[in-house]
Amino acid sequence: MPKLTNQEIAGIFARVADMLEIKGESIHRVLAYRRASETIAELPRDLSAVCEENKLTDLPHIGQTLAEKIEELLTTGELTFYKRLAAEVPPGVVDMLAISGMGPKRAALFWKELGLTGVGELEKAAQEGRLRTLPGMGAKSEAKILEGIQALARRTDRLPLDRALPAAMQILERLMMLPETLQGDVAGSLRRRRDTIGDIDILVTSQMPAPIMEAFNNLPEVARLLVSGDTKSSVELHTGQQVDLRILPPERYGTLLSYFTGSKEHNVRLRELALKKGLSLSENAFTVVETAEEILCATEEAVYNRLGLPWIPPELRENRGEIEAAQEGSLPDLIEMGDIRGDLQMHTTWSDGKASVIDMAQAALTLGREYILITDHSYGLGIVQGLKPDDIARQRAEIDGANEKLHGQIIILQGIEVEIKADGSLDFDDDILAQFDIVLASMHTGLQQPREQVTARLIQAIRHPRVSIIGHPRGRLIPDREPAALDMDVVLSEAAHHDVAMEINANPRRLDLNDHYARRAVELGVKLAISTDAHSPEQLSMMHYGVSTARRGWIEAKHVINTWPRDKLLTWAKEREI
DNA sequence: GCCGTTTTCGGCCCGACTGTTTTCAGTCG
Repeated sequence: MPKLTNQEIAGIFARVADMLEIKGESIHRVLAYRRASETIAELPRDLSAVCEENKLTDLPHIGQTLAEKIEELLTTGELTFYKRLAAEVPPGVVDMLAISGMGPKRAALFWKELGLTGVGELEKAAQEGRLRTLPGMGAKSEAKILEGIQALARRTDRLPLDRALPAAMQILERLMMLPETLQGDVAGSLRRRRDTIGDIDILVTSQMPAPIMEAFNNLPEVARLLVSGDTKSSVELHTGQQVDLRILPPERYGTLLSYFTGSKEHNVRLRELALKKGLSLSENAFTVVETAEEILCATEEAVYNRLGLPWIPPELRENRGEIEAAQEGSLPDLIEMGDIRGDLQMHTTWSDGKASVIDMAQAALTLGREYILITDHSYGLGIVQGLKPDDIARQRAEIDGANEKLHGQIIILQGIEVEIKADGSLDFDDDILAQFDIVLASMHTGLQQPREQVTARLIQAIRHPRVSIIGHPRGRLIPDREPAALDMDVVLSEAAHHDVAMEINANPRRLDLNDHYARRAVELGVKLAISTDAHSPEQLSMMHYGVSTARRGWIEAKHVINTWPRDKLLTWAKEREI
């Protein structure tokens, strides 16, 4: 029997939390399960490995009770406690929680008073006007729930960064043009640069919020108004995306920005710190608990300083140790765009790229790169026209010519994205690979292989003496394709041992490694490369997505090989060949 | 159910908005 994955166990705990909440259990017990679920979902290692080491209770929000439940799940694949709850609370009632406007209280009410046990039955009851007969319910609430059910049917999943960011910036820019607007930012998970975005949060300061609210609610992108008050408005765009706007006067901007940048877990920690200093923290201000006197913060620095902390970069605000690091003065010196000297994966017309070598080089030059590595596909990847062995010398000649034309303003290196075949062997022989300056190896097919097989396959590539970098190691695509079932701790340990760099692919549909595994990689001593994998000159500017992902993984410039000068990079690639 | 510079018990974040209320409960972020 295959062991349950972290995601499956996290899902079970999240569902337990929902069921307990519907039952009316203590909210703190509910939150305990929910927090444990988040811990497990975010864990960059296999829970079974942690379990074998007997270290489950070392994990945040996992105590003795939950550790035993995890052990039961890992050994038997089932959880008695879960089965007992599921027999009590019908699964369809839990599903009702996904409906906007529905919470545990209402789900329990409809279930117990009307006997409704699923979203379908709920919809029918709402259409028949039966919900409004219940205490605390009315025609409007009923209509809202009906609307929520319809919204659920057309719900859009979380947006990839490259769709959310331009959409948010366009709205922000319109609001910034209004004379009443003083400052503005995109906040929320977008400011933290998570790999996918749920709702878009936009913050603005003004002394006259009403005209800004009005303009926002009437933007052409807006399909319907969800909520509108004095300081807050929520709308749904035609794309189905929800956008929230908050407006406060500028003297309160620090607390507002900090609050709505989140994450929720980071905010909880900040509030706890505030309470220890006798302060209550909200989006509006600090409030002295004893006197009710307000302390306003116009900047985020002021908020953090009031708590005795240095400012914490938004990408770190996930409650993954950043508060403790800030207290100790040991926050990482995060990598920045300015640290990036080169780009180590891109494609040209020699394979499936849209532009020539020199066009890519010139575009990279305008972005300030000092060197680039051209990494066309090897021909074995059937779906694209790849580089054949007898193309290599001709491509080298073209690269030499382009280097000459560019007079050393930027240096073009010849690399290859060699295919890791299903059996773990490479598409090119050693003597062919020896012709390239740096070899990048990637998997594009057979990503659904069983865990043991795909892990062994990637390890075989890592052990290959000519391979310096592994491209997009897990092979995920946002939002369509799940990553390969790799045992990443084994893979990363092997990469550390053989000094092979792992890529953070900066394409916003990949971001692979992601933040968790990038951090784990560096913990294990693995070097990283951040590359755009550009297939056109425009895509070379996607580098910032990769840098943001690295920052979320606590990565510093010293961990990333394309922050090095070219000579150091080439020496490393040469020396690590056996 | 977790957690601890309030440490083995007693806490556990806070405010806006909406609808159904006449002072508040539920949901959301």
